[in-house]
Amino acid sequence: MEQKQALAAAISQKTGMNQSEILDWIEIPPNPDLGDYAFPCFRLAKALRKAPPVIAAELKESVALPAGICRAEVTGGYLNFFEDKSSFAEGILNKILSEGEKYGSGSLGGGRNVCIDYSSINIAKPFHIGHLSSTAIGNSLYRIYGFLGYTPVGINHLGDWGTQFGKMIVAYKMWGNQALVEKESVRGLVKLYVRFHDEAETHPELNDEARAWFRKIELGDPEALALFNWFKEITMKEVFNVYDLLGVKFDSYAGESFYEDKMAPVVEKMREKGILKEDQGAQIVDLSEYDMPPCIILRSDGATLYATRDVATAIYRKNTYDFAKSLYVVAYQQNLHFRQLFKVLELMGYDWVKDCEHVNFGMVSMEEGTLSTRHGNVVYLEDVLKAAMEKTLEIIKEKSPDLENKEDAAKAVGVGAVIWGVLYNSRIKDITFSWSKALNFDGETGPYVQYTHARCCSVLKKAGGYDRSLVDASLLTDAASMAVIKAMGGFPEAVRAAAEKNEPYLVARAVMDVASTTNKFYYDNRIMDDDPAVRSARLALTDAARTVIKTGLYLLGLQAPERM
RNA sequence: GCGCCUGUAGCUCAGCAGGAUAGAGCAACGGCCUUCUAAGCCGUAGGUCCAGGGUUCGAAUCCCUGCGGGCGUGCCA
Repeated sequence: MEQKQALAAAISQKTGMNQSEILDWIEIPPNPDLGDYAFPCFRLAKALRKAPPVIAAELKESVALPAGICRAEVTGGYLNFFEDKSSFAEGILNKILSEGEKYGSGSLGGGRNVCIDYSSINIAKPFHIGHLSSTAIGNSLYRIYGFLGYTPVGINHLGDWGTQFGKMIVAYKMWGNQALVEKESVRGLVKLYVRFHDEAETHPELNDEARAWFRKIELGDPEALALFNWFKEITMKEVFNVYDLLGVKFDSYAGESFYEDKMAPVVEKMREKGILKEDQGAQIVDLSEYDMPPCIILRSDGATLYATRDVATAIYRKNTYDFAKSLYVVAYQQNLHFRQLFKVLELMGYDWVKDCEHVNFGMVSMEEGTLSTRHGNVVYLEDVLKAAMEKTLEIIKEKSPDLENKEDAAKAVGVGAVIWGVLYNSRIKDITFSWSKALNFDGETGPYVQYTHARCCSVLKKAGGYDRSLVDASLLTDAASMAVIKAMGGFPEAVRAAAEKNEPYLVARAVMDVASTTNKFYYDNRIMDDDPAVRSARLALTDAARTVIKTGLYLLGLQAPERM
């Protein structure tokens, strides 16, 4: 990075062009044989009235090479610069070995809060694979922001309010019983929910009963409240098992019910601002001049809606956490909703709405079609994680029969495979869930990266340490070693970009780059070389790779077992 | 209908603030374990970058049009 700056300065001096513009032009050649940095001369051709190769040749003669750049070469219209390999390798290696697992971290955040709304499960509904994206992306962002010096606030905005709880009570009272629900837990509740919808098809009066029961919850009727809280308890207990498996934590579980008494003042404020108006009996904020349908704040029967609650939630979060950023990790299905929400906040005069962002992601479906609780077309996340762990355990038994605590490793790797699957691609891509893909551990997968880490650990352990003062980076200038060094050198920038774009996959790709180059290095070079100097240098590189991979896995929410 | 997103190898995807022969993985085929974990490494094969225009010295990348797919489109969340 600094070298790029220095190069830009040197070129700018000779061409008289703006230095930051030159910096923009400098690129990394597609092939390391061509050089480490390239300056394309095409754009200068018009102004200088010369052919690009001629310009490149002239620059080659006149530009003073900054420290660390050992030579320049003309290839076509490009002037390519070559880095001094050993000083480059030494720089990266020293930085990683001295910073350890802090390598790539920063103080960008200055301790400021970042609210991250993710996972946000519904009570009495299955915790299924459709919730994995939000959970995994949010958790990763939580760690990435923390790593960059922010104080992340993880919020699980529980779906714990609404007429569906009236339906649950009706269904429970008609067809359920305590023993059954305790035995079958959420799945038992879901069965009741599905049955309710089936029966309501032919007996619509059930819906009236459901509304009446929900009304009782609102009014604090003891029986209704007791059942409601019980459903919530059962769900949370089961959901915590999954969060434990995933290694996911939250700082707040303030959900829909929490905001029930916080909406009235917000509606009042909208009225004061004069942005609320009646339309077809409902209270709306007209957004037609922003090319959006109106945002409905109060239904014609006076009830609040999703949007009402989200406005109140956003304001509450600002007042409570004074966030520097407030992220909503929610599927792109709700794009319009968030555009409306942010616009309403803006119209209310909250300038901090600029710090709110909808971190959207693609839909999860199954090969058979859309996920649907009501039609029983669901795959429970817990089942996927368990299957992954079981398969992993089988592989470990086969490949590492001596390994102690096989279950721990199986958990780390099995769960890691599932999480990796949703974090390796950009958020916006839709995902069609398939068991064979979820349970594939070959190639660009979490287990591959974890495996690389375990191999590094294993070699370092066998070596029993190395003397850092003996490390001579000039022994690491072969192509395979340099590829690892370069990959590791790019890691910090990838972390920053991931935060800036709220895209964990950028970290995943960077870690994969380190892992795959490390595997190649491992194959090409015998680390435990007879020559002590060579051995130390390679052990240092292995140590650095191990460190960066571990950090990368952590930032994605994966464990880095030392053996597997 | 309108709006947003998306279309790159058989499949899943990188690459898209324009640049040098379009990259990975999976699947297929062929090699490599008496050397540090073969969940690995190497090789072969596989592409009109949806189509057509335009801008540019240069377009997978930017603009326009069309086509395919997804999502959304006022009282669910």
